Amino acid sequence: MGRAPCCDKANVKKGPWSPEEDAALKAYIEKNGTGGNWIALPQKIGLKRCGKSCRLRWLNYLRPNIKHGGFTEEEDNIICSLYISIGSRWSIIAAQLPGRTDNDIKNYWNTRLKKKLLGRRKQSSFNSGNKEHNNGMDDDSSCSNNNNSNALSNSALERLELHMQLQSLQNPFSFYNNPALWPKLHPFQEKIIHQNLQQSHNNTEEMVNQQEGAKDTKNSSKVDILENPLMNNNGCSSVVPFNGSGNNDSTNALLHSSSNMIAPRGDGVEEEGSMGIQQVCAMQSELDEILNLNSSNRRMCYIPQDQMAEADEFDCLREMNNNNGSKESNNNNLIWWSNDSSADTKSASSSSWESMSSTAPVLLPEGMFQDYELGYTL
DNA sequence: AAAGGGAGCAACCGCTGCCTC
DNA sequence: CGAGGCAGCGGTTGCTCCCTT
Repeated sequence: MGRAPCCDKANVKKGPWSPEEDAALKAYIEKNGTGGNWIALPQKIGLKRCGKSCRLRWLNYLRPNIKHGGFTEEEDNIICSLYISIGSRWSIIAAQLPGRTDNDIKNYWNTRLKKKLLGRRKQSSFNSGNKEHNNGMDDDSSCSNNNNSNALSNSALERLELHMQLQSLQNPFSFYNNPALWPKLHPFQEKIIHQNLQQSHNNTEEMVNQQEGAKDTKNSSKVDILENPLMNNNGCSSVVPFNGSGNNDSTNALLHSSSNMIAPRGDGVEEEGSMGIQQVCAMQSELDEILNLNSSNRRMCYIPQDQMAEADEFDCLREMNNNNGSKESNNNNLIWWSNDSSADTKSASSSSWESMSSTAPVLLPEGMFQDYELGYTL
């Protein structure tokens, strides 16, 4: 037995909204507000519409300061990065893009960005040919090496999506949410984590209020702070591709990103379908290339401004900033570090973390992720 | 000029979780 | 504590427009 319908389906109009309906709805809400009850709203206005339809129309079209179309390169990058980081949580992504609606972003992703990624990825893999890793899982034995590469490349996004789905399924007792299960960290990492956990707790209310329709206050304080990598402590958006780690802090997420990819689940079950370092690395390179975030192979992360100074306390990060970031880090705290071709071909474990560590070995205590790597089946 | 197909977008559907009684 | 109602969310559908053949 299904639930009762929210409105009398027989007596409500469906389909596109007329200008008159728009005007009526807009005028009423601007004058009286929604009254906290969308279901009752159409009756008050005299519209033959479902309350949900009114709500959707208002939120997605009539609301002030709504932007339609004309997505900028920066917005593209943010959407892509966030999608990679947190998956299809459109409302959260939309919250980071003022004036954009979740529906708009969802449509934009489905119709443009995804194709852009796939299209360019295909082209990229075609051009790069043998640069692609071969996972040896191509069923079609008649395929050439190039086809093998393409097969891998074409599945990269799906694997990425699968990975994100798996991450989204992480339960509260999983590895990602159990600091006790995390590998021992460098003092800097621990410092950042502790600071942000503390500040996240302190700033819960403030951050929750920044979320549009801060209805889910309890839920946000319990879950979103932990899950949403965007909700860092200075309130600015921070983007960490490939983290999806459930950490509240971008730097932390970055620092853990590699271990998250390779770690077994906290419940002792090997994460079925999770990606190997090679795959993750290949995908990350691909996506960086696809997104055209910068020339050639580079990787990015956003680090909140208030942590930049602290990062500078450490020679390795200072060196990164000086050598790579200083030229181009003027863009939203973007830090770039080199990931030259030699790194790509150098070893089977050239994850982003390890790529970074090749520049800054002090951040990678020997054997830090060794156990996880060993336990991981490529 | 007309038909077919694809892209883009608006709107709908149904599920989930929170709140209230 | 449980049931019902609601808002919010993400997936899906269907309409319209435009391009190609």
